[in-house]
Amino acid sequence: MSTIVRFAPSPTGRIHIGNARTAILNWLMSRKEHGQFILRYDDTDVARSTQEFADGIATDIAWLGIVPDRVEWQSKRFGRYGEVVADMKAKGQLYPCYETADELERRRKRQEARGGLRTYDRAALKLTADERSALEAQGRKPHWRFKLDHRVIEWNDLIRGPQHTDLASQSDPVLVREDGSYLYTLPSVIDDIDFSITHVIRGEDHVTNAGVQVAITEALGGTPPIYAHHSLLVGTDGKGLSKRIGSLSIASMREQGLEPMAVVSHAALLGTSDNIHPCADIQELVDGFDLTKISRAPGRFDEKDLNQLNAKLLHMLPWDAVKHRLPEQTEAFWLAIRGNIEKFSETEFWDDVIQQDLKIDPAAEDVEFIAIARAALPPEPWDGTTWKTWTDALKASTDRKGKSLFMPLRMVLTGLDHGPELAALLPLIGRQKVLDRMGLV
RNA sequence: GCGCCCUUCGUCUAUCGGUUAGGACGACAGCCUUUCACGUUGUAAAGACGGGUUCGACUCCCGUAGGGCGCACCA
Repeated sequence: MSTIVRFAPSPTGRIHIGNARTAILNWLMSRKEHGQFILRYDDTDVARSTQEFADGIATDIAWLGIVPDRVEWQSKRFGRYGEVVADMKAKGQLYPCYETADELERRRKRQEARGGLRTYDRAALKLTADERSALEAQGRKPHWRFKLDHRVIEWNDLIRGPQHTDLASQSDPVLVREDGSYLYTLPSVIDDIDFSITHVIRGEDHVTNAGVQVAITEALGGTPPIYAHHSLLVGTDGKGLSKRIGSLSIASMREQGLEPMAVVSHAALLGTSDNIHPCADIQELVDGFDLTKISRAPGRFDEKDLNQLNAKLLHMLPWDAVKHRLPEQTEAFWLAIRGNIEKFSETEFWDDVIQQDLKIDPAAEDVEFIAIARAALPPEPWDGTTWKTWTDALKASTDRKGKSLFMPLRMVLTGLDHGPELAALLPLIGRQKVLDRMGLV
């Protein structure tokens, strides 16, 4: 049986680095096992789900290089869920409850105050047929709960090892709302069965759900998938990531000009026993992918680390990997400036430095020196040795050396006191521009 | 409150009872570059705390502290 995984966001917001990590882990798993990756929109909450968010999520994961083999929408499968619900009702697996959300809330508060369990007390199970029709006569509509067998569910989690949850400690999950709409749990289980999902890789906020989902899966005659629950990411303050989205969203990372492979590398390697390093090619991550390398402890996500990884990735990218993004440029340009950039967009800055019509007046004490240097400029053609030829000559003909020799040249040639090696920059600027920048003698 | 999980250099981690506790990122320093950066070489840097078990605990057990997650008619 081939591996089929799914990434199941609900389109009620954009994804951030934490969600993206889940998506990436699933993606790597599917590529490693030559299986399928299904993007499933969990949009059962029609009120909060929007097409815009769904499109945004598609854009985000596409930017990360994830290409779903299949896309599904739960909102298009309500008919199927209705069939299953009817069947479950017929089998007595579901029972109607008439408490309002407020009543349940108050009940929980009371239970909490007493320090006891907060689970649903199954009061509705004791309702007689007469009591039920009396409630319905008042206009009350039931919501439906799944009656949990009070047994212990055990499974082997690929990341956390042997797990068990005692269903007796859980409330019977509400599967169908009062208005007839479905809660996440049931559609998720039905889809996992219908789409033959083999592995469910998701955040550890779902571990308790797994026990209930196994129970429902079995009630529906299905085989539960293999689960792998990874720890969640926390911020530099050690607090959960979920609260603040902002700069942690994938959209903002794209806007900041980060390389998608830097984000993917960081998300895939953070919290694993592999060293965090930039991978230019997804295949390297696919080959090294192994769920057992993932730590159970929460991983700290630091934007600073991501930015550094981004710079490191850029520094190692060969010309072939970027030339399509720099159609007007040459390999010499890329090799000269790549070590000086942290974001790809900075290539424009260095291109300006090379191309601009610049005229920087040298400092008073350097005027004479610049004039001498201009006159000593070697003839073209220029190459990587021209800078040395030129400055060697100047060293011999003037009393300047070291910083006092090259800094006036750098300043007048680039207008900056820092930047790529002049040996590499000089041929890119070209003799005519160099003469122009050094002024007319 | 109850339940599950976690805790080794600043960060991500290796170690599966006996190690000079290893690596990577970062930091710092040297070299290179007649600058910065890149690159390169090197240095500093860790077992949360308290009890056990054991000839011997980072490693096993218990407790404490700290952190994450869960306990919805959210997903």
